[in-house]
Amino acid sequence: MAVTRRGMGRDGRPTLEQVAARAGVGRGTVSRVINGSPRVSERTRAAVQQAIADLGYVPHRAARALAANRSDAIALVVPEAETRLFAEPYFSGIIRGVSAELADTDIQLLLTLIRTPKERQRFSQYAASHRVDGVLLVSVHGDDPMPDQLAEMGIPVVMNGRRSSDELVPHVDCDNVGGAQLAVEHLLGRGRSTVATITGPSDMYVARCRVDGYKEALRAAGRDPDEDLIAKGDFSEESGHAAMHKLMRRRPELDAVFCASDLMAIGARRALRELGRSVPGDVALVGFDDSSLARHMDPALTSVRQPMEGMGRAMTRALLAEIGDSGPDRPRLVLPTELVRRGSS
Amino acid sequence: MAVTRRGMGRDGRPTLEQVAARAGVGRGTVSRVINGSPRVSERTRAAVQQAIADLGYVPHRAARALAANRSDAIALVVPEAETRLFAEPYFSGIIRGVSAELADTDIQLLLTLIRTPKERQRFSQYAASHRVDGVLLVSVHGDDPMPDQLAEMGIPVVMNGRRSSDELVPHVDCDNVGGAQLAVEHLLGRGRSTVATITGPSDMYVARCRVDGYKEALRAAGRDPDEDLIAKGDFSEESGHAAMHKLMRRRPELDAVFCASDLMAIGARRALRELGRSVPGDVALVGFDDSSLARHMDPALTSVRQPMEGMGRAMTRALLAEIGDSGPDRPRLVLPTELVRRGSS
DNA sequence: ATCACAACTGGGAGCGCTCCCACGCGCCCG
DNA sequence: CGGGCGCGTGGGAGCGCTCCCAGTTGTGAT
Repeated sequence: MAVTRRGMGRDGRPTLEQVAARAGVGRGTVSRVINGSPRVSERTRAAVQQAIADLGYVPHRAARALAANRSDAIALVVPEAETRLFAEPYFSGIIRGVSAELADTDIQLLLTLIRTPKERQRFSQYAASHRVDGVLLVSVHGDDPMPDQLAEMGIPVVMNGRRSSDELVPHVDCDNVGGAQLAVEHLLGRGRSTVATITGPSDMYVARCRVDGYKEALRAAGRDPDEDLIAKGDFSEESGHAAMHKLMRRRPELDAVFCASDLMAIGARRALRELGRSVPGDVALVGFDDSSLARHMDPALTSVRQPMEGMGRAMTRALLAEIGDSGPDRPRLVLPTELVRRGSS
Repeated sequence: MAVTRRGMGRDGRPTLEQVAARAGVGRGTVSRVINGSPRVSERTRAAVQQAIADLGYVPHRAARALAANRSDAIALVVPEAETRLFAEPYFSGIIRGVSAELADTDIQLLLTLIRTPKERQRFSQYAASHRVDGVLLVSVHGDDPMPDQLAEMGIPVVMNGRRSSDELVPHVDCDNVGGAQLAVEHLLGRGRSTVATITGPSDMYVARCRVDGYKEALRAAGRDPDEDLIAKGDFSEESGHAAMHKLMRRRPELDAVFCASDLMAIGARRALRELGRSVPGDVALVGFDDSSLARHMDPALTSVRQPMEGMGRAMTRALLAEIGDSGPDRPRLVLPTELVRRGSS
């Protein structure tokens, strides 16, 4: 049996011990240098850093995690349905933001797709045993208890979006009300007189916000929202299609529709085509999400853009802050949305 | 200072020790049960499992990783550009497949986006120190040395796609040649006589395969590939647009185009519209990827579908196998592609 | 010159687990 | 009826790190 080099780790990689030996210092000192403790003289620090460089030392995560009782990893939890429905730009945008923010922290990103209640359960347990330092939650429904569970267990959590207006769990959201207002104001500004809306599922706060923004904008323009002009969808293309048909039956004179998702706008567009209505000639259309689909529609769809990457970044920053201080401040950020004008309106 | 309950972990969660005490056995035995060793009597196993359930014991990952010198985590490495260009269905499809395959293994998925050469470098080092059990590589370019580096270091790797026809690193690919053939045969079968193609960048093997399939199908139909009918793109919409214009200048009589990506097909479509050519009337169009964009084009785009989720699953299975036996068999899978016929052809 | 105190530093203890050696027991063979 | 064998089992050692306490040095005040 070969004798491993003194101080070498099992896998032949240098350990703290070895770095210490090479730098002519003790283990503790090397640890201090690595963790950026100020209580190390400049001389020593330099020597240690040199030794680290010479040896190509990389700290062993697991050992660190065990000793320090932290994992240097955060989980991004995504309901699987999300990766289908909002695949782009939602999902990848968030990931990009999170990943960018993590880039120089050497914290790892764990991706967890949740398919079933069982997996959900399993994840809670997992998180509960401090196997991650914090959790990023995406697309949480109004009745989801997980955020509270985690928060109660003392696990840092940041959600994307809120479940209600008085959301207690720290979160980063975008200004859905404002985005909807922007859309409707724009429609009104282009001289449209009868603006309808196709909404998302009413059990989702985000959907309710967009309706609120719609109504708000109408009121601000001195018009009363008309329930006949509000049709319910579920963010899917099919629901947009059905809702559009319903709207045209109820109010054939409408000349503009604000759809709470691009996908629904696509469905609506199809319905309009079936009815022989032109876009934007007869009916102007505005969507929400600014997905790549919007850009490629014919005519291209005016849409409200959410700063997905920015939200990912903000969530991550908030989570890291929470992990760091464990202070009592629960960040609640609302990022602005933006209207991207294209041919459909 | 409060006395922690005997055997309890720092964070108040039960440890192996505690489970052992409750089951009236030794630590080793509990470990054996958890790791499914056969050398435990049925009686003992039951008792231990009972104790685990009672206590709600969850093994501590870091401790495990440290002691066993494995991490129970695999990394999925994605060049960031990928999340933009092929956001959907490529990226999310792979993730879904990987995640599904990992669901009942309690192996974690680490997502690593690589933006810069520096980050690339950093990841190599990271992987080198056995901080992950294996690596899944996505969208590797022809000149990328990382796969070989990792493989040489003895780190299990599986790539999606190949860098060349004699790729040595284990990989899972889809049948790009076959897919292209399918597309061209289909076009020919619909009576098109002059079939052009818009290719991807020639430094990518996947792009070359698609050209090969194109040529192959033509030859099989008794026609000689004509270089004037082959225009180079880079998978982007803009390049498709430019290439289409070039093709029409060179060969105004062409009546079908096979595009090596949906994005390029969209660009081509736009060019055709600018030139007053109808689709599929004047020119039939086929894309590659079957992205959601294809479904929503007008007319909807016929496209070659790659089994993204299946590839994700296959890659994961291959990687787990490699990690498990570390046998010398280097899996090389090629999954079939499928033509999805829509209005554009 | 002496003492107090701060600034650094070394290294023991221990995180929760796996690995493996050694031990006890029952059984079969000679 | 004794020795051997193998199955189950207990528990020591140790993974590579952080934490922290005790030491060692250097500095300024007395």
